[in-house]
Amino acid sequence: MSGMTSGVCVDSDLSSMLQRGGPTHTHHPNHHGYGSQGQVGCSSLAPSMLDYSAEMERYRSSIASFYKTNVNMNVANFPQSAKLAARLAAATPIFPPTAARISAMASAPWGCPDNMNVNMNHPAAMFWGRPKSHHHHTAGGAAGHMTTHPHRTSMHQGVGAGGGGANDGEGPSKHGHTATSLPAAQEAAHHHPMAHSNGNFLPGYGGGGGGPGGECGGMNKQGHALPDMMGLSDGSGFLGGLGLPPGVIVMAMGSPGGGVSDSSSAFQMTGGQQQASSSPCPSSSPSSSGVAGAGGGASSSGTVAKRKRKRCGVCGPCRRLINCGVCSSCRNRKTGHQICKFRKCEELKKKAGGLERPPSVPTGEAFRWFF
DNA sequence: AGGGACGTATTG
DNA sequence: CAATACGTCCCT
Ligand SMILES: [Zn+2]
Ligand SMILES: [Zn+2]
Repeated sequence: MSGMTSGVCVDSDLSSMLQRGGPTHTHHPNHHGYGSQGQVGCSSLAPSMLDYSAEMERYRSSIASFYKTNVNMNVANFPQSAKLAARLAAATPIFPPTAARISAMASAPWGCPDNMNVNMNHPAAMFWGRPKSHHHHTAGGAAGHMTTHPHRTSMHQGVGAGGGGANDGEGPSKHGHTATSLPAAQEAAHHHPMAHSNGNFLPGYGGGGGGPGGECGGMNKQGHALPDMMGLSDGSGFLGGLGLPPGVIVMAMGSPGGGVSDSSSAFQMTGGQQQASSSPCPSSSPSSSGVAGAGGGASSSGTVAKRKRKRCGVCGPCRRLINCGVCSSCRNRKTGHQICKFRKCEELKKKAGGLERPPSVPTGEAFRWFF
C-alpha cells in the first residue's frame, strides 16, 4: 500500500548493471586531496573492499546507463556543496547536473527494498559525498575530464538545471500526494531492522585512521536510511558512515528547493572564531562589530552582538549534504529561511536561543577525562 | 512548546 | 547581487 509506484528496485538494477558493466578500468581515480574541510575524513578501514576504484568505475558505468535511461531525475535539494561534490566525484565528461542525477540512482533512498520505495521518481533525495574540496581538484586523473567552470552561478535550483533537457525547471510543486505523504514517512520514524544509518551525510572524519595519502572508502550500497535515522545517529554514536564510495551516491527524489550549506565548509571552532586556513582574514577585532543579530536580538541587551553562529560541521545533521525536501523547513524554505530539519546542526539547536548555560565541567576538568 | 514568517548576517 | 541559513518575533 504505501507508495511503490513503480516496482523497480534500484538495487536490483544496479546490481545487474554492475555485473554487466565490465569496466575497463584503466586509470585509477586517485583523487586525493580532499582533506580540506574535514568532512572528508576517511573511514580508514577497508577490509573487504577490493578496489574502491574499481567500484567507482562500476558505479560510473551503472550511472551512465542509468543516465541514458533516466535522464529526468530531479536534482533538487542538492546544496551547492552537494552538487559540487557530485561533480567532483563523478568527474565524468558529462554535464555537471547530469552527474548529480546520475549518481542519484546509484543507491537506494531511504526506502527499503522491501517496500520498494526506491523509486527514482521520489520527491526527495539523499546524497552521500564530500562537501567540496574547496579548491579545484589539485591534481588527479579524473580531473582531466572535469569540465568545471571556474565560474560560479552554475546552476541554481531550477535555473540551470535545464541545461540539457531537464524538464522540471524547478518543480516546486507538490506533485499532489507525494509531498504530503513523504513527510510523514520521514518525520515519522520508519524503523528498519538493519538500517545502516547512512543518510546523506558526509563521512565522519573523527576516526582518523588511514593516512594522509590513503582515502579509503568502504562502500556500503544499500543505504536504507531515513532522515530520522540519520538524525538520530548524530555524531555522538555515529559510526556507520564508514562506507562511502569514493564518489558520491545520490538518492534521487527531487524536491522543492535545494539547500546549500551556509558556508560550504561549515566548520566552526566551537570557540567562536574560526581560524581555518581557508578563512581569508579572520582577525578583525572582536570588539562589537555592530552586528545586531537578526531580527533585533541585540537591541535589547546589550552590546555584545553575537555573531551568527555557524554549523559545527561535525554533527550528524551537519554532515548531511542535501535537504530532505519534505520536512517543514524544506517546504517552507522560501519563507522560513531555515535549513532542513534534518540538517540543522545539533549544536545550534542546543543553544539556539538558550545560550549560555553550560552546566558542566569547566574547561580544566574536561581534560581530566583523558587521564 | 513548536512552527511559520521575517530580517539580516554571511558567503560566493 | 543572489543564495543560504541563523536568530528572533509572532501566532497558535
Ligand atoms: Zn528537510
Ligand atoms: Zn553540527
